[in-house]
Amino acid sequence: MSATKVVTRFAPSPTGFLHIGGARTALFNWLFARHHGGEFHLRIEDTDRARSTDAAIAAILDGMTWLGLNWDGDVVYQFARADRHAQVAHQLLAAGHAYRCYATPAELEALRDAQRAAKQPMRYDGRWRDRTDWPADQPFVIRMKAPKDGAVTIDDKVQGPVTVANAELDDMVLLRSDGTPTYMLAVVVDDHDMGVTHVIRGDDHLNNAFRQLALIRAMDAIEGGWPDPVYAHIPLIHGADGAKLSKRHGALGVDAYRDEMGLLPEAVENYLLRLGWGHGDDEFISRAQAIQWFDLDGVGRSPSRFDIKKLESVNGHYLRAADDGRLTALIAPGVAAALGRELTSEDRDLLHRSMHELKKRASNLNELTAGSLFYLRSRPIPMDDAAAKLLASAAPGLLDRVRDRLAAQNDWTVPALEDMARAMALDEGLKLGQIAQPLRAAVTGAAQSPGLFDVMALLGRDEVLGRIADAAGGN
RNA sequence: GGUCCCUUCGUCUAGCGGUCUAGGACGUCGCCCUUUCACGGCGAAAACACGGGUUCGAUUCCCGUAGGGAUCACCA
Repeated sequence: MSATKVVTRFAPSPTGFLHIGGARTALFNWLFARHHGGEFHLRIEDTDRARSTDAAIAAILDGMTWLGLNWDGDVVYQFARADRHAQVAHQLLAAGHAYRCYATPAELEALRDAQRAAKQPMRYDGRWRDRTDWPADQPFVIRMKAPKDGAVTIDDKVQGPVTVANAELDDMVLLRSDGTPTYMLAVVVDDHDMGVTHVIRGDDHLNNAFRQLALIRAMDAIEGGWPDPVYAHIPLIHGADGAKLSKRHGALGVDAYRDEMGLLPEAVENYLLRLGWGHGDDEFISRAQAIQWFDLDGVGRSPSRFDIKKLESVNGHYLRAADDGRLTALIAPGVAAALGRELTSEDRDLLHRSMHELKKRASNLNELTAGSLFYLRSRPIPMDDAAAKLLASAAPGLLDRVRDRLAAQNDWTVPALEDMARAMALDEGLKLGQIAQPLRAAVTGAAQSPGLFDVMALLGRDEVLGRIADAAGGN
């Protein structure tokens, strides 16, 4: 085997956002190329002019960038290569590997109806395959003259050897009657011209591979230099119910994972990597490790289901591991929006310093944002129902006595504050919780929060005393 | 319907003939830690779809059955 450079590609059609399945296909291609020190290209398959949109292209590029799946060279736009595709179609025609077909769409539909009624496989019957009595001035398509006998075996790197009889394949359209190329032609020509050595794509393309291979071999027979690519068809991702992934369960654009669900790109990447691929018992795999370990033989053959719970869990792991400054920057806009004001540098500083404790209590950026608000709210801070109950059931005058002690507190550090609370509990014959919980309610406005003394230390004496006074007064 | 593919705990998976009383993770449940909630720690329940072979021996190999999926356009 010659040491040719590995070239992979991700080739989405811009008819929608970059969904989770596409992102995984892109990731596998990227990883495979990086693992082998090869190239990874991005090609936009926009030959369907009616359904392709610029917004979709932007969303795909944006999603790829967010996930850090950088591509080599320029993005290839398939539509711009239509002339080249047509050129190949005519080469095939001239060499006798393709032919003109004058069958009309209505005619073909009638054929299919008849086949359906007779419970026959619905295939083009090759009615123009050997005719040369071409009508003048009539539109025609160029069809592949595919081999009728024998069988083709693809040694798929994921699925293993797969064989299909040529009799099962009909003569596909290469060039439409308007002269534009079909997908089958375009992929094959583009993959060849881009030097793609490994075609890693969704399982749904496995059947196509046989037709595409016939085309490749025909071109190789004509001019040489068209080697069979290595194929690897990866199983699709299904929804939690086992059915095809729909918008209901996860077939969202990656932008939704970022913007609406508040996920981190490395978490999405790790989750996707482990969906259909494994490396022993390893769960959390860094990008560097993934590049080192990833290979096609680790890819499973069965479809996997999308599990949002596990994704959230993985995200929580990466959230806890993430740098506090980075998380602060990520949630700052959301925090400002929720607060209805710009954040001062003091706000950001407080947010940053609270992050260490905050991130242990969130599994996504939305929760992180929501959990951080109480630090920055202006007095009097809102009180939720559980907090109000805690205050109502506190010992009479407790808050005032806490305030007196805190006002006299010289050492405003976490251990000192805790010692103060413990001493007070001892003096009052109360459990620590009987003091801490009402105090938590007063200081945070909630029954749950990061460690109370951490919060108090961060908030500072004036703010804490003020909040306690607010709560005591309103009680 | 034809063709092709798939089948280990609810889910993602480890396992590539004996190491399996089938391992890990998420989820679930219990306990611990503890000022709350988390985090963390410990533990529990939970799977080789079914039936035949091959073999001294099958979760691992082969064949059926069942179930699931993909695909059959002048869409990609």
